[in-house]
Amino acid sequence: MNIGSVATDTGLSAKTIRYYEDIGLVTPGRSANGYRSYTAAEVQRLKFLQRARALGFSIEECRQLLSLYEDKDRASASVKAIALDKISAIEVKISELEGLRDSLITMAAGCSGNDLPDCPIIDSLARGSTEGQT
Amino acid sequence: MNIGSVATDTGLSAKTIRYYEDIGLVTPGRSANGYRSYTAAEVQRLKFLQRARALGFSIEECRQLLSLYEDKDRASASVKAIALDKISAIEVKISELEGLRDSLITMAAGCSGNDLPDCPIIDSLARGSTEGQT
DNA sequence: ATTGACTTTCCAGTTACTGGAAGCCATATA
DNA sequence: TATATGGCTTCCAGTAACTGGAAAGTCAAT
Repeated sequence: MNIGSVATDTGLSAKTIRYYEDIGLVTPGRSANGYRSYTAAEVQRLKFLQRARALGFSIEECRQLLSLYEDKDRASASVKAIALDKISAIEVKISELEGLRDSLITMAAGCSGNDLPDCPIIDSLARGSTEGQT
Repeated sequence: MNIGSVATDTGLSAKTIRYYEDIGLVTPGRSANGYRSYTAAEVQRLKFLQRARALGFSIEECRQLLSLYEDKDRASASVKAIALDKISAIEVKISELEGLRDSLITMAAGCSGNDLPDCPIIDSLARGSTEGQT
């Protein structure tokens, strides 16, 4: 299977698939004309990568997951540990973003949003507070 | 004021402050010895940047905010628009992360996490589903 | 004179791709 | 047969926002 069809099948771009080859994730053979030629197993690996990336796993985490995926004797605990770590990291990130959002909402709520220059958002950025000014 | 003291004052690293100069955000003069020399206004700009960055504004958004900050006649509406856009973008990001987290939680919940090779997390990555397998 | 802290510039690396150029390959049509 | 189109190849560069490190100049104190 050529790279274009693989791209369609996996939902990855051809560029991305070549990139994954560069970093050693999936290394297909070549046809007589020099084109990359993917086996069903390689396409499967790429689909696995696409899903894991979409779930927010980093490339390095994907590399680990792939090796666990192909190791039929690994413990499920080693996979679960990676997933739980990722869940915690995502929850930290969500909290941070909620904090940012709330600060911005507080600032925006104090701002009339009219054509006057008076703006509590700028004021709090300048003064270093999220509270309304006095 | 030399770059080291400015770094301490603003909470930015010296590296970052030089980087902000490279991209034209704050361009200090130089002392006779060639060291960067920051005025109070420049330090203030850097503090403004530090806060805006910490709130998740991109460098380009910071550039806009800085120019609004220094334009005493701008309408508060133009600042508020940027803040509201940012709030929306953050909320989109939060929703995405919540979706990822929930998928991962679903997958992890089905995984016994023992030393057996059977692992629903790997299975769903391989099969492309977030549901438990049949 | 020497030590140590601070500063300078410059180059490279990070993450995970994406865009673009130049050129070969394959197929279909005129 | 010529050519047009589209897919494929490699390689180089750029993205965002820094960070790390090397080599060398400067300053203050001992």
